[in-house]
Amino acid sequence: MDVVLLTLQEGQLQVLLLKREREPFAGALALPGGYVHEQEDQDCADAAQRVLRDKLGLQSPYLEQLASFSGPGRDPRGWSVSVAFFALVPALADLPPGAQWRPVNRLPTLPFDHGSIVAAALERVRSKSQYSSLPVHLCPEPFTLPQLQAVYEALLGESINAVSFRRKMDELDVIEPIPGAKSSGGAHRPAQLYRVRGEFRERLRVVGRGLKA
Amino acid sequence: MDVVLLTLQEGQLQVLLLKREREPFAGALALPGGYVHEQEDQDCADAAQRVLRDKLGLQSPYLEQLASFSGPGRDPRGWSVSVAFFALVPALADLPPGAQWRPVNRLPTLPFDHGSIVAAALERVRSKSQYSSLPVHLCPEPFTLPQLQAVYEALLGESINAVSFRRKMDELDVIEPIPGAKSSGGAHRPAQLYRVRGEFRERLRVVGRGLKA
DNA sequence: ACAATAGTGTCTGTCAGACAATATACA
DNA sequence: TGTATATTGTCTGACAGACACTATTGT
Repeated sequence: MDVVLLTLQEGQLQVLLLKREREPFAGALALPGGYVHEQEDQDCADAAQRVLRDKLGLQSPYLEQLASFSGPGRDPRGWSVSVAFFALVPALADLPPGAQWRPVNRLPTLPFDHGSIVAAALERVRSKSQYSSLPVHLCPEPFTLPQLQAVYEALLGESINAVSFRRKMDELDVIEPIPGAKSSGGAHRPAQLYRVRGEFRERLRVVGRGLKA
Repeated sequence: MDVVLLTLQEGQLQVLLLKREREPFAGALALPGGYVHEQEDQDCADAAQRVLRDKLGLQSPYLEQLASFSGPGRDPRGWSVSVAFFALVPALADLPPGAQWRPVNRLPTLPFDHGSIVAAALERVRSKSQYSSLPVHLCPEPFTLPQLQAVYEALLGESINAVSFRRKMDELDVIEPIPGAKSSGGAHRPAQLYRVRGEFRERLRVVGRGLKA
């Protein structure tokens, strides 16, 4: 079981890597992962949350199964299967020792088939960003619509029409304005602050027609 | 490892069930499945193809990983994980003894969590039918455009505008007309016969904007 | 010629994107 | 009041769906 934990920092999508303590590949940076504990875990998703909690001290409201990776070559110890998940979190304050964020477009060569797993996660996340509310899970609350739009743009790698973006967010109906709360600071009109509606903290909503074709 | 093998018969989506020979649930109808053979199988998809070949004597050009299912309750023998796949084939001539097609909307209660696995497969197939070439794998070649449209309509459960359908197939560019080949038989204009273009036998193509929103 | 289905041309409503106008903060 | 960004209003082009027309077979 492996987890691709993603966040957005400095306008860049970043993946969390952990220095491995045991062989094989001790000392190398790799995805957080572990084995299922049959006594504790109700399923593999449970195991993924447990790994995030134990190794990083965090819970991820949004966790989605990515795919399973299997074969004789992925682990030097022999034939293996791993169920991979991905999780999205807002930028974190501090990380435990041995953990670090790495921008996804400048990753070191990863052990096992973790490179392929990250690639699959990126493809899934970018694809779903086109037609779902998935990116809201990367945005620290409360957030403004322009901030959220910047998150979408970072993921999609292209600029989005602001009018279309507002219409789409309205249609998705996943975020709600916080009554009376406005951003402040700049020498300009403040923006309405929003939060994710409770029922979509752990789920997402899709629309038929996405932001881009 | 379990496989949801789907076909279209009598305008109905059907799933292949196999009478189990061993415990648990010996005698019950269940999805074809089996364990990975580490010597033979390069990965779980390989194992799925091997099961289809050994138990049903067929190869499925299109096979897609669905998801993994895990937990303590899915198998009476204890905690287990299964990587599920789904495959699409045109209607088959004959089945080995113990195997039968069952319409997906009138399934018996299935052992293990095979009911959930089938449900997940149906959701995936129906969803992808909206915006991809996936349904062509259910159509026996050669086929006419009206025949293919009927397959899409059976999957989506609603009628499709014929003009839009032609435009969409043209855009997908996954099928090609067979030069000089026309359907025959009816007392009406014959239809152009098509086949799947070689490079899309095992893959599919998606479009941004689907057939329905 | 008629019946029946295949395939095409064209119009129209809908919706994403462009552009412009308005709103509201701080300096 | 000026500047900068937020937010809204309106127009326009592209495209899915509707409809009507043409094409081609067997009877």
